[in-house]
Amino acid sequence: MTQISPTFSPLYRQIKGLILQALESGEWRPGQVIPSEQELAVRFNVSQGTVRKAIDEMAADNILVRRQGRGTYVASHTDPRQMFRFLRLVPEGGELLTHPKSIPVDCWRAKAGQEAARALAIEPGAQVIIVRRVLQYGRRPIVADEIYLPEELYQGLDMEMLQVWSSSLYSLFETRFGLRMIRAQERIRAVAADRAAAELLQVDENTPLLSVERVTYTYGDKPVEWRRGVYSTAEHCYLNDLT
Amino acid sequence: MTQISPTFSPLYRQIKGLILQALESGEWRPGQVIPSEQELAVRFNVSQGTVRKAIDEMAADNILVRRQGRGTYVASHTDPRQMFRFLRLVPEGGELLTHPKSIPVDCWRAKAGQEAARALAIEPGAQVIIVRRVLQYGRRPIVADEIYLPEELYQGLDMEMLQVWSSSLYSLFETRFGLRMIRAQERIRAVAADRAAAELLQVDENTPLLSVERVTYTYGDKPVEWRRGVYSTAEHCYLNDLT
DNA sequence: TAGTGGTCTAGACCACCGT
DNA sequence: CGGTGGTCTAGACCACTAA
Repeated sequence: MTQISPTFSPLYRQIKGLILQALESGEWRPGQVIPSEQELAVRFNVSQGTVRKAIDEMAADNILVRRQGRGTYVASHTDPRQMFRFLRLVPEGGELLTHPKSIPVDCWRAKAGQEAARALAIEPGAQVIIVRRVLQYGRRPIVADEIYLPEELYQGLDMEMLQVWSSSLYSLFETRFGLRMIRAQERIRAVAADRAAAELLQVDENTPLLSVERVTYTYGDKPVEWRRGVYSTAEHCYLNDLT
Repeated sequence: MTQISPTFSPLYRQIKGLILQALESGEWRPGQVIPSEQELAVRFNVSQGTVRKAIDEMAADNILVRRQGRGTYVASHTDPRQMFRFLRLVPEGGELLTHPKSIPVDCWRAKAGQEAARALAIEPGAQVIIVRRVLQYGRRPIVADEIYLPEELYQGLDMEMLQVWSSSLYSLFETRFGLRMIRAQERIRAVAADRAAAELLQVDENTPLLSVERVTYTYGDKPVEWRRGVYSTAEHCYLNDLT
């Protein structure tokens, strides 16, 4: 009489799925409050405790943010604390003091090559937008990036938009294209600066640099951004907490 | 009549503290079962739910491991799944297939320099043990490390012990010196291979390498290991998940 | 003061494990 | 089968926020 359950999923996970669906559908937008636990409990016909457990997990996933006494909010890259959530590069010795600044260098359309297509899970030859930019800490260029975006999801993105937008790229993507970056994966290697990188970062050719490749995912583990860049680590370092 | 609480700490956190104390005191050793939630609830005179929440946090911290139907265990670096928990270097393209192998090269005692003393929060000039070793993936040397350990905590560590111990260093430290590594922090830069590194890793001098500096902490955020090493990233990369 | 999330409890039942 | 952790519920009270 016991239940055979190869696909057993507890109630709170199903609730989590329903809340995720509502988020994907845009029912509640980044930065906004979602309904109270009590309201959601009524809506989904479960107890408040079950909703709570679903929300707990989503808060741990950085998808929702709890604020005691106020409510539960949809996480947003517009929030200054989330703005550089994925950036691990910090000035030598200390934590991050002042926010780096993104300087767009170039922006064009092209067909996706093998690598970009694989990283973004799109057809080779599909249209992509490529953004080249530099990240400055203070007045020093520290990061030189090339960012590959599936054109389909970023229609209308151009140099002007990049120049006008003074804060982080992800807050632009979220605001203009409704894209929520949930998680990312980076692959890091050491490389020698080629001429182009040396010029952008104002270092000598062949200076050792960090090569950082990042794939960023939205809901449902869908990749929506691929970037490859080089980091100058003369006065900065990549800081990683292992837990 | 309401409580003024500048130091308010919920019950379950106090319970967490008590369980941590018991762990530090060695009441339950790595790999062993701790008492059931019900037993702990009786012992600490709280409800099972409160104990559960304390254990939930400690499981999230990788200090305890829950096993349904069996009990809750003290996490151990002897467990194959935890053995290389802090190692982020993986073969190009894929995840980790076969475990790397640690080859000790040298081991000696010295006085802590400025850097080591600061990293380990000990007095400059205090006695430290320095271990030099190489990590091999298959037959290739990929990592060359220098590991600094406060002598006080690792009394009796020598080359023979390092050579006899075939598995990971942390499982040795745990088993022989009762040291549980809880978390670590790494600082990563790009450097050019010097002659010594080039020789150990069998690469050309000036090859770009990852420079990785790690401080490892035990209970109470006490640093108990400092290591600095270089990683060859020709066929491997440092893989980091951002969440 | 009303409403939100945060804590704590008690009890019922389920899924999993070893014997 | 008995014991463990895992889920779900219901209700009481606390801490925080905003109006």
